[in-house]
Amino acid sequence: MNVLEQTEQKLKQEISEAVLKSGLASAEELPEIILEKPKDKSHGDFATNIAMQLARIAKKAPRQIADEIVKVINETEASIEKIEIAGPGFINFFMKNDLLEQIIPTILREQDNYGKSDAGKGKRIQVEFVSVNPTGDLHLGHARGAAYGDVLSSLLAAAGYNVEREYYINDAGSQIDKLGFSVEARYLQELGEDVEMPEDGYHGQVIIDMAKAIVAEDGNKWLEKSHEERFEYMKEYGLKASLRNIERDLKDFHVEFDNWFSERTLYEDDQIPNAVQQLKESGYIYEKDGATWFKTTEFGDDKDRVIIKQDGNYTYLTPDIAYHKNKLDRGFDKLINVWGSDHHGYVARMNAAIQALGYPADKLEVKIIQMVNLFEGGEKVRMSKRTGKAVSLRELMEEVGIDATRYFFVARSNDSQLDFDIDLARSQSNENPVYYVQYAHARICTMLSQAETRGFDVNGKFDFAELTSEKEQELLMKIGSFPQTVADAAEKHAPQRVTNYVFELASLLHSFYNAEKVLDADAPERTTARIALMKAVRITIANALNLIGVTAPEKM
RNA sequence: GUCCCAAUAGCUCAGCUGGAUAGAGCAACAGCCUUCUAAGCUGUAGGUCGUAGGUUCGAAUCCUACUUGGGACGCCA
Repeated sequence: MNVLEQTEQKLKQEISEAVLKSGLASAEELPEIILEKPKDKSHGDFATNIAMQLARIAKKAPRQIADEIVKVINETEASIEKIEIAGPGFINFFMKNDLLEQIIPTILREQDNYGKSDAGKGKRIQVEFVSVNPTGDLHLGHARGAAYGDVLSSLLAAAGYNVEREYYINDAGSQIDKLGFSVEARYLQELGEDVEMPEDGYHGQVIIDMAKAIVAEDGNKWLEKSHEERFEYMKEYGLKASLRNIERDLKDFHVEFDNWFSERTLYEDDQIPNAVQQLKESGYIYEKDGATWFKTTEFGDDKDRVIIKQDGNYTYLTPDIAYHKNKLDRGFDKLINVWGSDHHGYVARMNAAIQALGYPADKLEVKIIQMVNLFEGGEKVRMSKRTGKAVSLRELMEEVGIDATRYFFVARSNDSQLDFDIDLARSQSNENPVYYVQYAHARICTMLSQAETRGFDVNGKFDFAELTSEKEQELLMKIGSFPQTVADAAEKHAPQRVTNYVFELASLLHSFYNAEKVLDADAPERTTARIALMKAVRITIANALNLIGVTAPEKM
């Protein structure tokens, strides 16, 4: 637990005791004490609305209640400097300054670990994301999900959860057969055969590249084989090549998985029929029109869903149910799926499956990633200029860079559509929030290296009392709240809170930088203290950027 | 028709568990480099929080209806 949290805990406790002591409410009636950090500094460091909340219980005016609480509160215990009652009945607390004193030493001690907490208590969470069909490569739509899933995982890990990142490979369905036919057609075309590309095949350039690679390796070897043999080889080749592409693109985007789960393994030991059997035993299965149905309406879905078609094949849903059963059987405390918005209609039936398998509905949480619209030169970019197809993750990385891409993707709530301005992401100016934040980090690094070359005491004991200016106090409060920000962002699955936070911290740093001089030979004591502050701010910015997978450059 | 998401300054967006005078950046206007990086800072101006009800001491925030934009509604995957 960090310094600010301890302070809050203590204060909350003293407020509760004061309420009980004044007889305003009994222990059972006592509402949860809510502390907030007022925006306006004249409202103190913390404020509580407890007096308003107690108005009905105590049947007294809020201001009078506040008065009675303030009279009996133990100011020394909670390190309170001053208390004021304001507005409709807010109690404002001004804390003793020395509480901030621990912040810098804590950060300097924890270094890379600063910001982590044990809020998640080691609970096992699995985050499944991207999971694109291995039939081509990753495009824009997948990139946002990749950034979101990866950062969410990092946040959960930092907040003390035991996190596993998983990619589900759809390598068993009919889409893989389609891939096989597509590669085969391109292969035969490469060899000059008069073959039509199937209408519903995959037309991307990657497929042609695969065909060319096969020709380069094997020449016309597969021309002579039977169609079955050739198709089988083409399918497997396409699958492996697609996966290689996807894995490479993701790795370059700094996204790595703990586990790549193959759909095929579900077929190997009857996991799908077993899952269906379990649903049947629970009474959620019936036969109609020659098909097998799953009663998802029992759990709030619009209509029941077919899981075994008239022709005896499974629908898309069936192996997915088995997959989720497999995940649940692995003992995770919680499953998170990151899906594109075009799959949201699928959420209800998956939730139904979870419950029908005997698990509580909140065991699985599906995060829907809304669409991304690309803009360049003020115009909406519909297709890639290079390929005429959807813009790929790789193109985006090459066009705007990894840092900016990742930052922009997680800077917005997953529930909101995202307008991605390529010009802005690429611009090296103050308009670009990524550069703004990175520049703050680089600025500090410059100061610190200058401090060393100019012979200032960079590791000395510093006197906290030297840090008295308003901007220094604001910086201290801000860096002190970082662990709480990380925990909140993890809890709410809201990476954008981290980008907001680090942007605000950078802003405070720039403001401080322009107002005060850090390295001042005429004031060595103050300089030592400010160097310590700068180190702490640098660590906090670097850790925040690291969480969202953005680099923290030392020079720009 | 049903379901999901969104709607806040001219533009792009924050706004935490309902809290005090709704905040940034860009664009506009006025300033700041002899000084640790001006990729920066300071100030001015800009708002019926989509509309209408409701809950509450208090609503941008919660509830209901509606409007607009986007998406989804297959024995496809």
